[in-house]
Formats: sequence, C-alpha cells, structure tokens
Amino acid sequence: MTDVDPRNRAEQIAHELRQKIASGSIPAGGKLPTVRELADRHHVTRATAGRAISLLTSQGVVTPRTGSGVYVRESHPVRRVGPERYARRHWECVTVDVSSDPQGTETVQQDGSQTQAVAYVAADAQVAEALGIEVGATVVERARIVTRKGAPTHSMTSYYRPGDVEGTEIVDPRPGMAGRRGGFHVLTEQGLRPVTITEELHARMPKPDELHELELPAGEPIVEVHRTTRAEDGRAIEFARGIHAASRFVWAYTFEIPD
Amino acid sequence: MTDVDPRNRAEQIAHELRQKIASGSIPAGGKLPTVRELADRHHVTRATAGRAISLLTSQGVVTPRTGSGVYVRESHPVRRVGPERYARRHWECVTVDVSSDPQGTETVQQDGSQTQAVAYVAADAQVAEALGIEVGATVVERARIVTRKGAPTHSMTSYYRPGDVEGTEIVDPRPGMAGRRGGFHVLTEQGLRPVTITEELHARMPKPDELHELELPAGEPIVEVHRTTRAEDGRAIEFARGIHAASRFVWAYTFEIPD
DNA sequence: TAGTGGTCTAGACCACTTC
DNA sequence: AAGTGGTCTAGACCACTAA
Repeated sequence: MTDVDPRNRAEQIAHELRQKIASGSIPAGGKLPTVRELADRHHVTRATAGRAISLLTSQGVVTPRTGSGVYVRESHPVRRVGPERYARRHWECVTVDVSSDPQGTETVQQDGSQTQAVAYVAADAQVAEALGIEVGATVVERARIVTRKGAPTHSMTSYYRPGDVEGTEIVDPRPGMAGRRGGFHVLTEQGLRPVTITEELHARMPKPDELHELELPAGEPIVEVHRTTRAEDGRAIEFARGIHAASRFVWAYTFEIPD
Repeated sequence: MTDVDPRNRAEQIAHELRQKIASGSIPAGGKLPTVRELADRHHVTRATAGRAISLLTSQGVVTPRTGSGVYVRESHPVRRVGPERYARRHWECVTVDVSSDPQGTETVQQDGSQTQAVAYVAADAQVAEALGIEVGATVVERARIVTRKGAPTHSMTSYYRPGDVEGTEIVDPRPGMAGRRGGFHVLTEQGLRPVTITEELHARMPKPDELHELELPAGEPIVEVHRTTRAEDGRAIEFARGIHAASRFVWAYTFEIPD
C-alpha cells in the first residue's frame, strides 16, 4: 500500500525498520541495529544508513543516543484533558495545592511542579485583542513551565490587566509567591470570578527555542493553546498561551449540537 | 537566545535562513538561494548546504521543488472550527447541500467536495468501545476525503451500527449516493437524532500513508480527531476518526467552568 | 540545455557511552 | 579502549524544471 521509491536506499531501510517496529519485532524501548550493521547488511555507506535513522528520528519513531544506540521511542503516558481540569473545587478551596508542600527543600520538585516568572510587559496584538485593550498597553505576564516527574510537559503564559491583579500574590515580587494558590483563585478574590473559558488549539512543529525549553525529542509536534477566561459579565480577565508536547495530551470536549 | 552548536555547519546555515525568513528578508512564497550558492557562500559542501535545507523542510519552514528552487512555505488560510459547524440548520433542512450541485459535470469538484467509500468491516477496539459493541462485530464504515479548492484538507471515517443505517442512503451501493444529505440527516430520519458530541483531539506526525493521502508537505503534523455522537438517550450512534492537516485548522471550544 | 534539488559512495574526524 | 551516532569533505550521477 505504502509505496517506497526503490531508488532511495535510505527510505528503503527506514521503511523496513518502521515495519519491524510496527510489528513489534523491535519492541518499544528496544534497540535498533547499529548504523554500521545496517550499512553492511544493506550494502550501503554508513552515511546512508545514518540518513535512514535520521528520517525515523524526525518522524518521532526513534531516539538516537550518541555512543549508545538508537532506540524505539516509548509512547508517553497520555493525559486526557478536558474542562474538568478547571473545576472550581480544584482552586476555590483555600487549603490544598499540589505544589505548596511546605516540607523539606528537596521535595518541591518531586511530582508536579512549576517554575514561574512574573513581569510587566507590553501587550502584543493577540493579548490586546483577547483582553480588549490597546496594543502596547502594559499587562502582567506570568510565565511558567510545568514539570511532571522531572520532564517538562508544557509551558503556560498568562496575561492579566494590571488593574485586575494589583497588590495580589500574582504580582508579588518574592520568588515562588506568584499565583501560589492559582490565578483563578486570586481573580475570584478580586471579585472577578472566572465563569467561561474559550480554548483555541492548533498544532505545529516547535520553534527551536520551544524545542529546548520543553526538552522535546526531534519529530515531536506541539499543540499551542490560547485560553481566554471571562467573568460573569463577559469581560476577559485572563488570556493565556500554552505550548504542549503533543504526545503527552489528548484534548477532550463534549458539547450539545447547536441549532 | 537560541543557541546553535557552532560545530554544526548545517544548523548554522539553517539558523541564518530561518532568521531571514522570520524577519521577512525572504518573504513567504519567496525563493531561497540555491544550495550551490549557499555552499559557496559558507564554504561548505553541497551536501552540507543541502542538509540545512533538509532541516528546514522537516520543520515545515520551506518546501523544495526539484529543478526549480527552495521556497518559503506560505501559511495556509486557516479555518476556525467549533461546535458551530455541526449546527442543525446545516443539515436538518432537506433542500441544500454543498456537493449536490446538479449542474454540469465539471462543477462538482469546484469548491468543497468529497470522495466516499462505504463498506462493511469488523469493528476494531476503538470503534467497539465507542459504539458499545463487541470487537470484531460488523459495522458500516463510511470513509471520505474532503477537498477544498483542489487540495485535500482532511479525511473522515465514520462508523455506524448496521441496524441504525440499514436501508438508508448511507449504505446505498450506488456511487455518490452515500450520505449525500449527510450522516446526521440520515440518522435523524431513522429516529436517532444526534444531540451531543464528544471530540477528542491529539496531534502527531503523519504516517507515510496519511502523508500521501492528504498530500502533506514534509514537516506538517496532523491532528487526529475522534468524534462520538450520541442521541438523546445517550446512546452512541456514530463514531468517527478524522485526520486533519494541522496547519489548516484552529479548533475552538467554549465552555462553562464546572464545579 | 543549463540549472535545480536529491541522493549516493568513500573516507575521515569528533564526542560520547560503555566496559 | 572499543564501539556508538553525528557530521563533514570531495566527487559523482540522477530526475526534474525552465528557458
């Protein structure tokens, strides 16, 4: 079914390997033959065999480890995310927070954690449109990278109107203070209770800096999420941009068919 | 900000080109210098310059055309899709249908159109779970590729319980008859009015056959959509799998924050 | 027909991992 | 120290495009 150009030796080799992986002949996490072995076996140069590996790498099928070998990529545990993750009970109570464990210094990073950086910046076109303000106006930017079991899963950058979050934990200059109890909680205390959310998703290949930031393997796409949060009166109180490693998430939405 | 390994000449060249593209110095649709020119200018081999192009290609930045040159990929017109596209007024009326233009023979393909293929197949695990039947049970499969202005945008394959669609247009053996008025319309006539939809999205790199089917450029991810449609009583009446070219769609959902 | 991108061989060096 | 993947040069042939 899948036709392979018989003149392209690298594709041929890649195709053969892909089949062996798909059939389970080489299991997930398993090691491929070395490039030298592949080269010998197919009577090609090492460069050509290497190009076959390079193809599979850029398609997200394998991950080469220099000095060790080429391994079949294991499928990440996938997290199914839906509106449920914003449920009030997760942030309206004052008592609990995953990352507010007040114990030893080392335990902070253990399961789920996030680095944070807060700054005043000029609103770009997207932020301005979402928040209904003018381009270049000052907004509060709260950037964070969320880590799970040591591996970064996504980045999320929120924007607020300065007036909405003035004097709150969000703009607290002390490191680690910002949004400790979550941005939604703070907004609620300000009398701006989040009520509706609009999420816009689109997938693309990562830019080089995103690749570094999220420690993405080659051939892994990302999903960019734009979230606009509105209060009861329909006013946008937060706009957020997130970059998610595609293989780690499934996005789920349920809705009624409109008239 | 973006660090580039100074020992990797191909990356260097790619980085420089990427910047020129980002800055608009080389516009969208514009032509890059030839690989030979790049090679001379950077004092590297043609193979190395070619590898730089290959990098940008696999990242979806450029599209090489053999014999002509390397061109900056134009961003496709993006379609914003939300629950609105399922609105009843689009399919509950009997009169209109985009692809049922009864005019000349040539006009059929002009704007939006789709090829269709209907078959009885055995349900795989996903289909079985979604429709609440047993794996291997016979289901009606309706596969289609949707084209817009000559270019395929996505494929969509629906599955129905045979009992739900027996004797309807969906299983009509005459080519072009199946689902002429849309699957939802037919289900409604069968007394199975679609009421709620659950969509699950995830992004990944395309498999080789998907790449051919949708005529995807290298470096273009796809979004796989699983749609489960339910009737009033909550029974699943359709399960569909779609493969969408990532760059052509933005997925939008609005919902209330749950308690 | 001249110029383009794509691919390949042959041989080499490097950085890294593993033992 | 031996083996691994990554990268590069130098030179070649091919298929395709455009004038």
